[in-house]
Amino acid sequence: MTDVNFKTALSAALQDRAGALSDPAQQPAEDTLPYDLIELLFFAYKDFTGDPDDVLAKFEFGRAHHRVLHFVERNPGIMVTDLLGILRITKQSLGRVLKQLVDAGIIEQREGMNDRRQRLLYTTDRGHTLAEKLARLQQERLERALIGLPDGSEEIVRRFLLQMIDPDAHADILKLVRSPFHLKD
Amino acid sequence: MTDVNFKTALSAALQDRAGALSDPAQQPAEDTLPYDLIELLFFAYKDFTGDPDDVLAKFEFGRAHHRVLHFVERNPGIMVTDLLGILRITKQSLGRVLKQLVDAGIIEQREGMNDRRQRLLYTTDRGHTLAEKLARLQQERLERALIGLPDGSEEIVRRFLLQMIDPDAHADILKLVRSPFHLKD
DNA sequence: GAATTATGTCAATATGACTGACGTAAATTT
DNA sequence: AAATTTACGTCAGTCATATTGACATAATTC
Repeated sequence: MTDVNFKTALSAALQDRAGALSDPAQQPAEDTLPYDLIELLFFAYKDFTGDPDDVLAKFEFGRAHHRVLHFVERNPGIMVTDLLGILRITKQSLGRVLKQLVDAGIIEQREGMNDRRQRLLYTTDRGHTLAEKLARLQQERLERALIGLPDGSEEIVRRFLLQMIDPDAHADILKLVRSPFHLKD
Repeated sequence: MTDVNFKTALSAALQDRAGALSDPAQQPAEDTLPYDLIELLFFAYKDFTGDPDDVLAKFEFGRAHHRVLHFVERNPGIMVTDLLGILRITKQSLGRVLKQLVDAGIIEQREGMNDRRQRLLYTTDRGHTLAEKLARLQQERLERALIGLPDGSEEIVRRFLLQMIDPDAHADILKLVRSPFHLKD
């Protein structure tokens, strides 16, 4: 770990500041908006991406590689252009990451049958194995997060997440995620 | 926008690939794990952080500035060390961002009353206004995401997000977020 | 034949993170 | 009073991931 240990340093600090925090003059001016969901989402997403990050670090890959691998695994034969559209990054950014994945034998490129300009992307066996491992880590965290919640909670979370996304992107994303559940708009 | 327009390019591409996708040979090997929550969370978080990013860009600030501003706004008088513990970044990373925020008159530092080594952090009036604006954007998105969901959904989402976080960080984070709702472990 | 599309590549730049070392002042412990 | 710890800052170098803009090539489509 670094020079600061989150769990100990923060809890100690908050203990120390317990007096200050209960002093109204030290409180935030107003709590009109519930801030807690913002912060919970921040910390939840950090841990959610943290699991794969640890595995990827062993391969000297980063989060950018994970995103590419994930969407290629999920959309075998996807074109480079489509991947750019999904990830909304530039060709240059994708190019570097993709080259490293191809060089490492994680992703392979095949010429399009109908259109020979295309470099259709597929995971190799190794890539498939890695992608599954990473997805499983994240899915297990999601499953743990749903434990103890009432029946129907998974569906509520699913609809909540969809509605967090800009509405005009819903149609595209619903096609992309191909949810096995009924996610009507 | 860049050279690729997400909404048009992706939908067109998926249209083109409709045939390929309905061909079983082109499908991912197996869909044992539901991947959809993983992807929905990815896209949801991107849009969630996108709103503040747009505002911050006008100030030539980035997401790192937002995180610092947010937690200072929420914890007036916080010490640098505590902020490092929350954000889990190094002093160097925080130092640069914090200096820019102080120079821009968004955050001010005051010497600790009891401990003169401390540089306690507060938002200025400008900083407070900016922090509220950014929080409001995110809160409005959260509220839109909860529209139409059954009663109790907000509480389910809250518990879901908490349970997404590593359990051994729950205690610290619960103190930090100070949820107005009952978030028992 | 011209225009468009799919892809790749070059050069330059920015942000946000890192490690590791060192320094200073203030507070705390012995 | 001296030693240690804490809070904070800073220097120097590095890395990963992204950006913009221009240009090149081959293949397809109009």
